[in-house]
Amino acid sequence: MNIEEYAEIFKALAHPIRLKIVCGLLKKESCNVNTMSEKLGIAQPTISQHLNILKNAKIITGCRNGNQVCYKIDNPAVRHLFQNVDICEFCS
Amino acid sequence: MNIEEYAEIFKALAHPIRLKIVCGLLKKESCNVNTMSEKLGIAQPTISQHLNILKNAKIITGCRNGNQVCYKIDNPAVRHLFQNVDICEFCS
DNA sequence: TGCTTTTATTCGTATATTCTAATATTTAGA
DNA sequence: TCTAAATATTAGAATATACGAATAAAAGCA
Repeated sequence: MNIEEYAEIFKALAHPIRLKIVCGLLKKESCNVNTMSEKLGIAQPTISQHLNILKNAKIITGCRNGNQVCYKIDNPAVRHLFQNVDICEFCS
Repeated sequence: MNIEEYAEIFKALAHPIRLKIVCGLLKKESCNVNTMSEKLGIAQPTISQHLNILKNAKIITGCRNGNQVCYKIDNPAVRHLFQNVDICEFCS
């Protein structure tokens, strides 16, 4: 991990919707698109677009489960980064 | 600190130059503009612009010392965030 | 096959960011 | 006051990002 790669990660995290997705996944371990869309009250295509950004930043990975796709955090550096952050207070 | 405020912090950190500045300040405690400019090999106005972004994000503060202005990290959340990150490896 | 659900992609437009170059401001000292 | 050093600000062009609407693709099931 060099500094440019870290900057890319921060860029991916630099949006309230994406931060909510990441915080949710840090807490819940995995989630499908529709559930995120409903829980966050944000249109599904918008969620998919943000998921794609997080995927390109190598923060999350998704795996298809029949009809739906489950996403999870798949990045040790990101877990490490949030290790000492109070996620409960964080996700309001 | 709510999620929007955290997103603002990540946005400010989402640039290699600003990340280098922040990492440097985490290690050195404080630094003036010209020194940063020389050490990073980046034009002074560019450094000032990025310092301004970090200042607006309430990550750093500067205090004038005669001719020059010394900047330092002035944000507990940011220190906390980088607490477990290996800064030495980080700043290469 | 047709229909439904779930997810992904595309297209425009609006907005924001970044970079370079030029210039302004502030302070110290001769 | 004049000059130099350090820092800040501005403007404009290029690029990137965000958002909503429409649509496409993938999978399950009757």
